[in-house]
Amino acid sequence: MAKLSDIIEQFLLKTLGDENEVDISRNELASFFSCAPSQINYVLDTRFTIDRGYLIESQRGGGGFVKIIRVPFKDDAENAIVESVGGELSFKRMTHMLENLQNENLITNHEKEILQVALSEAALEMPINLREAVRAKCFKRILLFLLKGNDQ
Amino acid sequence: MAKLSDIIEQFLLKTLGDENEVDISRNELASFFSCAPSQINYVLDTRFTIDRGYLIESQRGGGGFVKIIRVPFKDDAENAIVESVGGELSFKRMTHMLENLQNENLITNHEKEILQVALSEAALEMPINLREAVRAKCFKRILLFLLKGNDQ
DNA sequence: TCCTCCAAGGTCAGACAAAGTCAAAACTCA
DNA sequence: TGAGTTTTGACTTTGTCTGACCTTGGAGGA
Repeated sequence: MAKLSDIIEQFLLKTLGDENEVDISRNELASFFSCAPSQINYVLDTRFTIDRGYLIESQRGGGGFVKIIRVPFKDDAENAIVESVGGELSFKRMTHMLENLQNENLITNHEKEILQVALSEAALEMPINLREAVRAKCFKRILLFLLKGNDQ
Repeated sequence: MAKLSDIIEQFLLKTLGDENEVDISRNELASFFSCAPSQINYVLDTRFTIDRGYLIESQRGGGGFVKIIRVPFKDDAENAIVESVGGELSFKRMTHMLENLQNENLITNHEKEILQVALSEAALEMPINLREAVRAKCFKRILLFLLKGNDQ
């Protein structure tokens, strides 16, 4: 017997179709499948994760919604690049990587400057090992975004 | 179901058009949209905030009015704007401010997205009060840079 | 002049209407 | 049988909308 979560996943994929995003109502969906609303969250949390290429946005309150967004994948070699950042990242190394990105035309000079400011030593004012860990995390997210190829 | 607040927001934005300010009558507007007058205040309070680049002025009594003023970002209130970030900054508030910066053509859509990713909840994975403090610091640096070209 | 009334707009708490969280119970499968 | 996965439901948080009551300012009359 197929699991409900899988059925709901298939349903959502089908609903997505060729579109890159879709709006659903958590409660309606739950009632359609006669399950607890939190089951929908479970499906979203386990099947529509960032590493499978999905983002979830939502709003609570009256007229609330849940939006599933598909972020087009590019290559897998790029995961290696993201991983190469490691757990800590110095300002100098980040600058090198930003320059590389600029040479590859993945970012503009202005974007490079903004990011240098945003993740500068001064902006991340905290103990150094912590600082470099935070910088690494932020930078990985940026890389993921830039490399994931939704080139608008 | 489209939310009334969103509809009223759109209406007001359209009424503003290219102008930098517009006068409305709270009661007339409420009656036009068949809603409680306080709904107008709700829209004003949640959508036309300083974070998004608006100021509200009003006067009570006979001949009273409500004025929506769009404040050009670059004017001279730079310090006030940077200060308005405060010691902590939620993702949502940052998003509003980024949208405002984009409207003022101080950043592009791509730059906005990069910064949203860089300073997302996921990127700043740490206790929430710490996270919002870090975000505030980074964002202030960005603002300073964008507004003054000050990149120290 | 001053006072009173009326015509604005303001505030706030509460009713709803969503979605989120978390942990316990139930289930699966090696 | 035990670890991992799924399902459920009680409780929380957030966003929207309304209505009762409050405050302010101006106009006009005594």
